[in-house]
Amino acid sequence: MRRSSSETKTVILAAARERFAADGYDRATIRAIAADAGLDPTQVMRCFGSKDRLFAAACAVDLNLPDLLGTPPGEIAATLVRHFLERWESDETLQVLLRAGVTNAAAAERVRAVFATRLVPVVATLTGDPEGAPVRAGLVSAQILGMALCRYVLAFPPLTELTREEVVEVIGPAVHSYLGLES
Amino acid sequence: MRRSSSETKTVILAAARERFAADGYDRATIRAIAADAGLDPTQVMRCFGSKDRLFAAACAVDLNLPDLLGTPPGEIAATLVRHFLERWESDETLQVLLRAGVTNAAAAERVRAVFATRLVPVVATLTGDPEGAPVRAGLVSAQILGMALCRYVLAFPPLTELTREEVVEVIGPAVHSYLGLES
DNA sequence: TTCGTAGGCCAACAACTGTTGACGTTAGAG
DNA sequence: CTCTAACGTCAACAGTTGTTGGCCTACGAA
Repeated sequence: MRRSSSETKTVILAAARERFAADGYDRATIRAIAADAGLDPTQVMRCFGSKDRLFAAACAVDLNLPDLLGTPPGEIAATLVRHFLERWESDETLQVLLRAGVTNAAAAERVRAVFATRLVPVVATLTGDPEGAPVRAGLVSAQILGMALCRYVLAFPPLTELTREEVVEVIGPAVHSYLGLES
Repeated sequence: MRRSSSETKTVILAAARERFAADGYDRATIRAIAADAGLDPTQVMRCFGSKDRLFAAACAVDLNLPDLLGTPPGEIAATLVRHFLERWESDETLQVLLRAGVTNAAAAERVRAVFATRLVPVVATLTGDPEGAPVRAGLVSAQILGMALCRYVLAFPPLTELTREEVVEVIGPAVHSYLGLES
């Protein structure tokens, strides 16, 4: 069988995300990724150069935050939480970042970068409080990532059994208060 | 040099906890642990049988929750958060559990077990609501572990700069509301 | 003193890792 | 058609991993 280079890259990336998300950086081997993609480990090396660069490519992610400025203040927190949960479940990139970020320095740095360049600015404009925005964004992250950790990664039974919307209802108020919005 | 068997075990365990806490399960090699302990990898094997059993021993932990029943309801959440932060910083066992629990199935199971057998019962007696206790305990865990993740593991700058007591003040209210206590 | 048990160390194994080089094959440009 | 660049595959490398067996040595009981 024969594919174009970009097709092969796409296939490899999909397999890599799956493996990195399921096993973390160390246990996800190039051989396993290649096997999942149905080709030779050499192809993976030729397309991405090294495991580190493949991982970097698998992490290339944009939070794609929804337009929060247009939503009423009372619904911002819920919208934020809902968006995060949907993003987590629809695509493996966030799982990759969290699973690998715990043991891999590069992944941790990437999480910090996404946090600092995407979330903090949004919080700053939302609250109109640029000074307090980093801490507020940090608290929001701690709440949301903590839920992801316990619900998806550690799989605490009572949390996995909640529906997505129940999660939104239950941690939304805390996120709302961390954002410090009126009304 | 010559030591008693139990002394050697203690030395190895200390080195193992440090390595597992810093590097996670996979990157923490028996050779590195042995080197830190100042002896041969073979000794580690003879004392603990295998890496898995060494890890299990390094995870043997009790939350040692403080006596929450005696504290006034308004201070329970703060006491809980404070206790967790102190425990995290004083001893590496919790770091081991979180760092390894993300990629190691056995560690994740252990975290779930600690959660189910230690935290849930306490929450149940505190709230007098055995039915809702698992979810409440799950939410408390998500909040506290999320803070540990972002502050200690991912090292979000705005969160690492907070003092321990500031963290208590700032996430205490959310924990309090998750516990659903009166007053 | 003698002797056996047990701690300590060395060398080595088999398995697996990321990575490299070479060779065959096929599609598309000229 | 011809030629070339890129895909695909095989074999192998050097390094690291957990794990094992054997040998030396020191301590305590006899």
